[in-house]
Amino acid sequence: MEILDLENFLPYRLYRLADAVSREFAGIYKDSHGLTRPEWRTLSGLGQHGTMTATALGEQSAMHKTKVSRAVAELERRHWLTRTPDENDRRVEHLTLTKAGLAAYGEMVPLAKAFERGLLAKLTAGERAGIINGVAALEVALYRPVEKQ
Amino acid sequence: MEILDLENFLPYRLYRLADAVSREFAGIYKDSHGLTRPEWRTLSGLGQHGTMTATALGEQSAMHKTKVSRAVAELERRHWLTRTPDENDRRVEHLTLTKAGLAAYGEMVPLAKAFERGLLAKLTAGERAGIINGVAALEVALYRPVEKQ
DNA sequence: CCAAACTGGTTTCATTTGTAACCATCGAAA
DNA sequence: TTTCGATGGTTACAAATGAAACCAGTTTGG
Repeated sequence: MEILDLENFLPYRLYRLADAVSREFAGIYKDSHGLTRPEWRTLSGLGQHGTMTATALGEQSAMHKTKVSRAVAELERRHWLTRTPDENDRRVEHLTLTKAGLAAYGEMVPLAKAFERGLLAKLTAGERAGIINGVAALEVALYRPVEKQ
Repeated sequence: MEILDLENFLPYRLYRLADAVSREFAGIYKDSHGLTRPEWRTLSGLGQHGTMTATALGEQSAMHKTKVSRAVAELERRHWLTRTPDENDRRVEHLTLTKAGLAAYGEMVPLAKAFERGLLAKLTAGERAGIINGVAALEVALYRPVEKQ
């Protein structure tokens, strides 16, 4: 019987690595501010782009709309963002960070960057380049071939 | 204010990629047999190693013991594995796939391998090498530096 | 011996997630 | 216009998850 070596199976390795990295990184938004990952991504998206709709947020940060919806609701509850109705389309709301939201964002960004730097610093230049464009290539590969349903 | 480019932030990219790959791959165990990821990993671990304890399974496949426990319970319910009490330590059980479990495993392995091959086939040799040892290097990096409490 | 600390594994409970249904609004076509 | 399909966003419900408590059974140290 043919067997599969899980330890060297790419989907598994990738997931395990991403999970481990993500768990480590979560310290920055979870332990210090009690944010979930969707909340962090929402904050991050708005911090980066200024104002976005929920749909745009979902696309930018690869989250399902229910995750976005819930994350936005929680950040609003904290008064970290506000909603402004669109003038032409009453279904749409534009989301913007408040001062408090921006402050939290501004505080976390340097930590996030330091985290990434710390990680990459342990690799050789070749390994860094390898993983960075390996990831990019795989993403392209994944979305080129099997167009989903 | 300093901003973070989420799209190029390694933890995010890595997670998004792993998630996408994992979702695609799930078709092989979920859509066809209704397995969850922990159940698939359990099946895979036992298929590969023959007989293991729950603890060993958890280590091998990076799962929390509750996940293992539940996955084992479900596979047992399907009669895909059996438990044999350890002779010396009555806390321990040795898990083994039944004929039915092995059959399912044997059916999925070629599909899993084909999936991985298909993915890697879309990369150049350099990209393949890059990502493979980039992942390995990152894992080492992650577990070397910040020894968790 | 016996208590205390530890280990393998399960269960409970709260939180997070995914799916699908839903509501409102909008745009296009009849 | 009216109707019908798409779209922005929320909600309800079921399933998956994580943390911590738990129940054996085992080891260690006094």
